[in-house]
Amino acid sequence: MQKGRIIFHIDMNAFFASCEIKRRPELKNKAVVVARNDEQRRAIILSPNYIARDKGIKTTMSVKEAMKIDPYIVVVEPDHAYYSEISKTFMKFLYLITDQVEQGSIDEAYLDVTETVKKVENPLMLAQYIQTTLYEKFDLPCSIGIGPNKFLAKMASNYKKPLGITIFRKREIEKTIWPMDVGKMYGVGPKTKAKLNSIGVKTIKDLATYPDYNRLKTVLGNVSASTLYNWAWGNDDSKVDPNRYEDVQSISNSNTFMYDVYDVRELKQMLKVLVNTVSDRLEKEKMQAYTVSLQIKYGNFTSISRNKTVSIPVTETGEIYEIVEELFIENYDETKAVRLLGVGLAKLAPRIEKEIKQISFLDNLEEIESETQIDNLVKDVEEKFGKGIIKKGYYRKDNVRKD
DNA sequence: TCTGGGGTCCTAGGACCC
DNA sequence: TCTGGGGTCCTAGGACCC
Repeated sequence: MQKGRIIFHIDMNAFFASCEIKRRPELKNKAVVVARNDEQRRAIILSPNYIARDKGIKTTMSVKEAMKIDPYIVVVEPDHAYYSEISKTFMKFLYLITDQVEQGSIDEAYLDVTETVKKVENPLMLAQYIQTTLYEKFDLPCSIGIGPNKFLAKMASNYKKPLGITIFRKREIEKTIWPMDVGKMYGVGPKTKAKLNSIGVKTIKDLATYPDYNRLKTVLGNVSASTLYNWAWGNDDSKVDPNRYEDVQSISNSNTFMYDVYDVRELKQMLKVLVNTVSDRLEKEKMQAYTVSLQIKYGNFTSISRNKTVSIPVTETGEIYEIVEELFIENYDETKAVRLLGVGLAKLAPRIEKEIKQISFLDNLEEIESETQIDNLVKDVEEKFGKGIIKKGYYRKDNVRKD
């Protein structure tokens, strides 16, 4: 009864650069790169257009390096808010094709068009229509991969860029993906490629036909071994999930300094800025967070991350900063220069707007601001009235979780 | 490869409970 | 007092993707 699915993977080509050219058509025939243009040359290229790519300029290359290849490249500052708007617009267009759209990132989406293609002559025509419309009406070039599942569709969209349309059928994997270097496989990065190479796996076929699955499990871990092995056979059951992208799991913000920094005041100043950013995002998302994290990357590129999970979720800038500062003081090594600071929020839950007052004798205590103060109060009350009187995570001045 | 910033998911070890 | 095993949560770090 279960018939095969038809999945499209739509992948914008050089998305940021294409967005810039969309609003400045005079750049169309020039080599354009989107990069933060800081003097300290710590900036890297986020998106080169195809003219720049043809010259050998790549994503993550430093601007300085790119300038060596072509001193006349046009460097455009990134404008994420604008890209985000464009993204929303073309996602809306894709929703006209089917409501089974899973956004993968700002510039890509999976479409389950199994039902939609019944209304057209064939999937290829539908893909051509989408590609042409995005190019002609939105000025956005894209590649489209067609397959029986997300993995093969993804591999197919990657096969020909820009403006490709590629079909990877399951019965043709021996001809299509098996000859590929295993490093070309989605989910296999440099580390995993090295591990696989070390046990003699060079191509995707080598992975699919590897004689000792237990060996794969010890080398890759249970989950990765199973996922990658199945993918190598062109199998992927995962559904196109329209909500996946909306369900944000974490919020973070980090910044690399122009120069490495020793000055604690400057570091704390930066922490305040970062906390402000994540706290605004948290507010916008109408969420609260149970875990707050701090990342410190030192000048020598060693990096630590520390986090704290609280029983009462945080919402306010002040509370977040307090935890961040505590983590910072406990873990900062002042003998080392700091290259980057980052702040993150995780274990998010929807905010509960309504205040529920539970414990009357705490009502008149207006000055409660910090988690520590509350913890101390809880201790106080427990000493007086015995343990168990206050349910953990129950009470909060401005925000009460009910569980 | 003197190497950004925003994310996701997985793993291993420890604490704690039953 | 010593003992085992399973489950869950937390933490730190790693790998990957765009």
